[in-house]
Amino acid sequence: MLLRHPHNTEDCRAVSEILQRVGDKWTVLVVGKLGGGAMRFNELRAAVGGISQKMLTTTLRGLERDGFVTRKVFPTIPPRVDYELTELGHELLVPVGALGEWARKNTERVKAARAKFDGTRA
Amino acid sequence: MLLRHPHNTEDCRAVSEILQRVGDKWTVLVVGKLGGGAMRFNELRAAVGGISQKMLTTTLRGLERDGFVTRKVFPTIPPRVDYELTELGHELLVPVGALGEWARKNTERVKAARAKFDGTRA
DNA sequence: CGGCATCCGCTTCGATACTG
DNA sequence: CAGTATCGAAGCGGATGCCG
Repeated sequence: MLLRHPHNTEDCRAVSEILQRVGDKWTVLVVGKLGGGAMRFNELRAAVGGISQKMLTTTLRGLERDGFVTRKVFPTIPPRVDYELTELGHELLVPVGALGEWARKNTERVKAARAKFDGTRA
Repeated sequence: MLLRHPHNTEDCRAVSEILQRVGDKWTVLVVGKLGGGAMRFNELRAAVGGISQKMLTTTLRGLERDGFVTRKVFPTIPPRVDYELTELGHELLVPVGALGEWARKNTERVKAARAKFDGTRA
């Protein structure tokens, strides 16, 4: 074998689970935006763009549960809630960022492959 | 800013798309198994374990379309079909493997965070 | 052996309306 | 401002049966 990839069952299952966790429609967008520092709910909503309140709430609750973000409530009127990446959240951003860079570099190759595939069976 | 993460909108969208593509239930498992070399349909099915015919077909078609795997048909009786990772597929395995290693190392931290979160609001 | 067609339940996501 | 509650559409994924 020329390239050694960790493709044993155990590892693959771990990847699969984390990818499904992080592979929903909004999670990485939210985590990505929070990478720049703490943000308020609607601030985050505007930054991400196109996300409904429901989905932002759901996404943030999930991230909070898994220990990727912290939620700080200021009991003021009007209320203010700050979300911030935890240490774990920042660490997650490293491999996710690497995957993101790969994605950015190779979107054209994927698009080309798609065009070819769709074309040959048109 | 202490840590420089690429969290601009463009990059995040790219990550999001590729993660949704690869973040379905079976894709990484299949790609992972194919990392060891070409495999036949039912061989792959057995190796992955728990996947239905339909989902394996769907997953493989998607991977083929995006240029991650090749499909080679031997017109014999009974038919034989080999699937193999392309160069692009092997390259994808690198950042995905990194994320996988991260996942393997940090599952305990996530589980602990979950237990704590679920416990405090029981 | 390696599919495709069909049905069907579950989850995901969005839109809308209401609350503290 | 930052949610919660409810509804409905769409898509994913499993089970089954048929085919070349």
